[in-house]
This record gives sequence, structure tokens and C-alpha cells, in this order.
Amino acid sequence: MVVTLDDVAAGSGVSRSTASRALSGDARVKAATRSRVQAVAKDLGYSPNQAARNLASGRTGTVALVVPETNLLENPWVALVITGVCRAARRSGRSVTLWMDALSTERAPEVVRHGGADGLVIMASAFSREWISDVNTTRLPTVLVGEHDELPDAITVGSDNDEGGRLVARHLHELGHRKVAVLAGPQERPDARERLSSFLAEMALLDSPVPHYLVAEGDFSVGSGLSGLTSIIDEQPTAIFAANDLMAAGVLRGLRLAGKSAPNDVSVVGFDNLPIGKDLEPPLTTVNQDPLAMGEEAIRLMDRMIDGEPVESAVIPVKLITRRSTMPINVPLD
Amino acid sequence: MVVTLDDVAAGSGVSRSTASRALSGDARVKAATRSRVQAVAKDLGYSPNQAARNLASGRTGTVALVVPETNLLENPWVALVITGVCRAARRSGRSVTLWMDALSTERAPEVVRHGGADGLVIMASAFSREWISDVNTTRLPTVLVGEHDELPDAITVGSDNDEGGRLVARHLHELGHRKVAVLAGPQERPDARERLSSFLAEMALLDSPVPHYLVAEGDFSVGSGLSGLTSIIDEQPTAIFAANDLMAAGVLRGLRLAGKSAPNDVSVVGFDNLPIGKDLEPPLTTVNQDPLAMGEEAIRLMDRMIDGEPVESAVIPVKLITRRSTMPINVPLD
DNA sequence: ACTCATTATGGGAGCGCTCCCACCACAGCA
DNA sequence: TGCTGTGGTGGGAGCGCTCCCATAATGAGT
Repeated sequence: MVVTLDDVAAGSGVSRSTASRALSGDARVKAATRSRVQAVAKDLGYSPNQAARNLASGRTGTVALVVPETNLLENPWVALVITGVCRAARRSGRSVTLWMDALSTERAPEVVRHGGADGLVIMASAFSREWISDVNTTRLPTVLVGEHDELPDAITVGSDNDEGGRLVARHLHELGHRKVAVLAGPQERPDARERLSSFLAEMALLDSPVPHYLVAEGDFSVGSGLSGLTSIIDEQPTAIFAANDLMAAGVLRGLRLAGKSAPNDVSVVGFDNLPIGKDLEPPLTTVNQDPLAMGEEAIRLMDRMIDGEPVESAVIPVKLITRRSTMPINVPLD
Repeated sequence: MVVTLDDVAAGSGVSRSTASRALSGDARVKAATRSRVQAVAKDLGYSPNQAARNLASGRTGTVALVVPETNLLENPWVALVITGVCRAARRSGRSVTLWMDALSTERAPEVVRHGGADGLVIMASAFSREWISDVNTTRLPTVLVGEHDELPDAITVGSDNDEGGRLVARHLHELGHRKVAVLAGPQERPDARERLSSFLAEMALLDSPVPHYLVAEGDFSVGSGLSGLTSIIDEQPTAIFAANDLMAAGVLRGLRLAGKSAPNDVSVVGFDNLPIGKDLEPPLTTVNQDPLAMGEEAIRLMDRMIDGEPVESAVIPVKLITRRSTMPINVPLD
């Protein structure tokens, strides 16, 4: 009932070996033979049996993409990385097995440990040490999206958080802000630490060091932006740098509730450039992270690892997106 | 180097057949034998080779989840369906191959047409007729999430949009609103049509028919909510039903830009219950769609189809979520 | 004690493909 | 004329598993 390679071979008068080679583009077959075989294959509606191919070749043509369930639920950013991964995977002829882990299982799932994939792309931030080290025993090529403290040596694809922090510092400084508050991300996460420390360092370099009482810590959620604001708003900063857009959204909302508004009373900067950023009121100045590019880069690295080529962790450039949530100090509109 | 079933068989002194049966839970093996084999398997760190299993059994244990790329990028709702699918798939021992299609390719992709999966779950709304009919030729069990005009007979998992429209009508009517505007979704989509028609029908039933000039059509985006508002705001409705949350967000923003506010000047209702809804200002009254449940239901149907059992399309119940964006007419809060 | 059902196990044939190796034809070269 | 090289092809051995069928071990019935 199903057309197999043998049918194609018989139909075009060659052996199965030759048919296989012709269809996989092996250079050793004569051009005439190849095109004949390909014509017959198309004619018969042949398509290779993936399982047989995998078994015989020992490869699967698949990468497993492992995502903490909580991330996708909370953060649209993750969806963009997934999109980038799928796009690049399709281009290089791979399929993507999506494994969303609830993190309730302390061990890496079956698909990760065995068989189903040639490599692993892991959204790293939320996974525990045990989980990651369990994965590590698979010896599968692995790329982390985002750094992870427990795996300093892993191949990762990250954003240039350091540069992002500096860009924000310079931007606010140029606008004349000298009393700037920071709503940092959870400091157990490397990306959150980088954003904070590079920002503080750059502000210091610009002769506007940020005092401790203007630094608060949130957990990257809207709610923590709102509550984090209350601890710094009394100090009357002229600008607030929230370490991601969700917290920035919380800050904007908190300001509104407190009867203040951005940017007239306080300039606000986020980080991530989520799609919602431009629909906020006011549209949010932020740092663009290009998660699509991160996903694509992850697959590019993966392809190279699978081919046994040497690879290095990649840092994706960021850039500042200036919108209406920031404005020069002392130049109030209307 | 890799532990195979033969190793386990040899290690536990049984044949490969028995080992296979023991590990797959076949009832015919003696309990003692089974536990011995399982112990040895665990001891050796055995895990089955997926490709071999697929080839021999003719099944893959995989469902392909096909998502239009644009959807995931624009609509967080899709991420929730994906989450539900992954969750349910894991529970029934399947893995999920995520295929994001840019829709630029007019033919269904390879993975869909052949081999890689036992069944197909398709986020239907954005796919063209050609694409869907191409998929149809695969004869794979297929479940659509959301209806599709071109496939009236397909097995689908949808929300109870009719009930949703009615719930909104009754809610607004109970609050005393008699002059209600509707910002409908794109009428080429069945779900958008259902929301509109059921809403209009229920309003008529409640003796408050909605005149034509209070109905506008958007495309389910924030921007179209904003622009759609302009065409109805001059008619001074006391409430607006936007057919999804994104458009409702646009409406809220438009109202603010026009110097009005919800719910004091106009009550606003959305549809979807996206996570952002509760972070809007004011938090949005909306209809909860439970996309997680839809994803889970899709897999449940898929499992049954794969087992050859009869299935019927499912409609997931909705419910009204009342928040601060709606309030009784004639009781203005200052 | 002998048959017949029942339960537990082993043997072995594939699943459809890839890939190694052998082979053939024919060229070029001594 | 024979020898090595080379481009093209065929043969066939697996990849690791499942599942059908045969066989062996057990128990029940007359």
C-alpha cells in the first residue's frame, strides 16, 4: 500500500542502493540516472519512511526544544525564540520536537535522554541544577538559550545584556537624568545580574552613580514591577530602568495608580522589546533583544555541533529602541 | 556502546521477545520475570531506540502540531493551546513535533505529509484552502483547533463562541446598557461570526437590538481595536463589546486618547481572557476561553482517533470573567 | 495416566532504509 | 597486452525493535 524505496528502484530499473543515492543527492550516481529515479519517485508519490531512515543512519534529523512550561505561559519572549528555532530548523531540514517541562519531574524526560533527537536546545533559565546535569549525561550536543549558572562551560546563545545595560545608562544620562532608579531582575539569574551591573557600572562611569536606595529587585513579572515601584517612588527618581518590559509595564501602571505619568513625571525604560511594548501607554523605550535571531543562532550552532565542528557561544547584539516613555529632564511637555 | 534490548535479554536470561514484552507491560509475562527484566534494564541504563520501535511497530508515538507562524507571533492565546497540547501529549506518552509554517509554502510540509507522526493537530484559522486539502490527502487522523470554513466536516476543538456572545449580551443588559456597540472580528472567520451573531441575537431577544451603525469590524489586532473605535465612538454607546481582548486593549487605549475612560464613560468587554487582560487599566471584563483545555482536548480526541475509536468535535465551555472594565449604567463613579 | 486447554517463553522474520564492500566497464599508461 | 585507477552500480548485511507463530511448561478434566 505504501510506496517504498524498492518500488522506486524497480520502477526505474536500478538497485535500491542506487535509488537511495539518487534521492539523497549522492554525487556518485550519473546525472541521467538520478533524474530518472527522481522522476519515478515523484510519479509514484514516494516519500521516505522516516523511522527506517533514522534507524539505518543513526540520525534523526530532529532537535528537541526543551522549554519550561512556566516560561511560555508567562513570557511572550519565549514564543519568539521558538519561532526562530522552528524557522531555522526548517531551513536546515530538521524537525523540532517540543518538550515543555513542568519542572515537576526532577529528571530529564525520556525524549531528552534517549533516541528522539540529534541535539538539544534548552531554554535554560528556569531549570534546576539536577535537571540540567541529568541532561548532560546524554552526551547529546546541547545549546542553551540564555546562560545558566550551573553550566558555565556550556555552549549558549545569549543577548548582549552588558551592552544593553550600558545603552540604557547612556540614553538616560544623555537626556539629563541624574537620579535614576533601577528595578532589577531576580539576581539569581545571570542575565538579570548582567543588566544590573553593567548599568550601574556605566552610570558610575558617567559620574552619576546609583545609590543603593534607588535599587530594587523584582522577579520579571508585571506584579513585581508594580510592587517594586512602591519601594523607590518615594525617593523621587526622574527615571526608572526596569530590567524587563513586563516589570516596566507594571511600573507604568503603578505610576498611573499613583497619579503620576510617564514620561512627564518619570521616564521609564524596559528591556526585551516585547510586542506589547509599543501598545503600552506611553509606548515603551526599551532594549531590543531579537529572540528570533537567538533561536536561529541556536540551530546554527546545533548544526555545527552535530557535524562535529568546533563552536563557540554566541552573543546576539542588542539595540536601544527609543519611544515616548523617556524624555529629557526639565523639558516638560504641555 | 549503547545498551540494546538484546543486552537486557541476555542480562536477565530471557529472550529478546520476552524482554520486549516485559518492558512494554505485556500481560503475558510472569510477574517475576517482568520485574527481573525491568530491574536489569534499569541497571544497565537501557532505553529503547525510538527509531527501531517506530519502524517495527509502524507507529511513531508522535503528533505533529502545525501552527501558522503569524499566529504565535501575534497572539499569546496560541501559546496556551500549545502548552495544553504538550501537557496532554506527555501524559499519553506522545511527543510533539512543532511545525511552524510561514504559510509562504503553499503545500503542506513533508513532516505533515509523511512519516513523522501518527496524527495532526492543526491550528486552523490561518491556513488556506489549498494547504488544508493537501494535508487532507495524508489520511492521517487530524484535529483542528478552531473551525475552518473549508472543512465543515473536520473534527475540531472549538470554544463555545455562541454561548460567549450570549453571556456578554446578558451581562451588559443586566448592567442596564441599552445602547451597545460591537467591534466584531474578521467575518471570514467562523469564530468571529459566531461571536457577533450570537451577541446580536441575544440583544434582540432582550429587546435591545443593536443597530447597524453600532457595529464595526476589526481584524483581531490591537491596532484595529483602536481604529475601529473611531467609527463608533461618535454614536455615544454606553458599552462596547470587542470580539477579542487585543481589540479591547486597543479600545481602552483609544478611549484614553479620546479623553474618555472605561468604565466611567463606556463599559468595555473583551473575549479570550488573555493573561494581559488583568493587567490592563482597568482590568478587562472578558470571556474565558480556556485554551489549555482546548489543547488537552485535541490530544484526547487524537488518541481516540489513532486507536480507531469514533470521535466527535468538541466544544469547550466558556465563562464570563467580570472585572472592572464594566459597570452599571447611570451609577458613575467619580 | 492421557488428553486438551492455558500460560509463559523462544525463534525468527521482517519493518524500510543506509552504507560498506565488491564488482564491472572502460579509460589511460607502461 | 596487461595493470591500475576511477566513475558508476549492485548485493547484502545490518540498524533495534515488534509481533506472529511455534514450542515448552503447567494445570485441569475424565
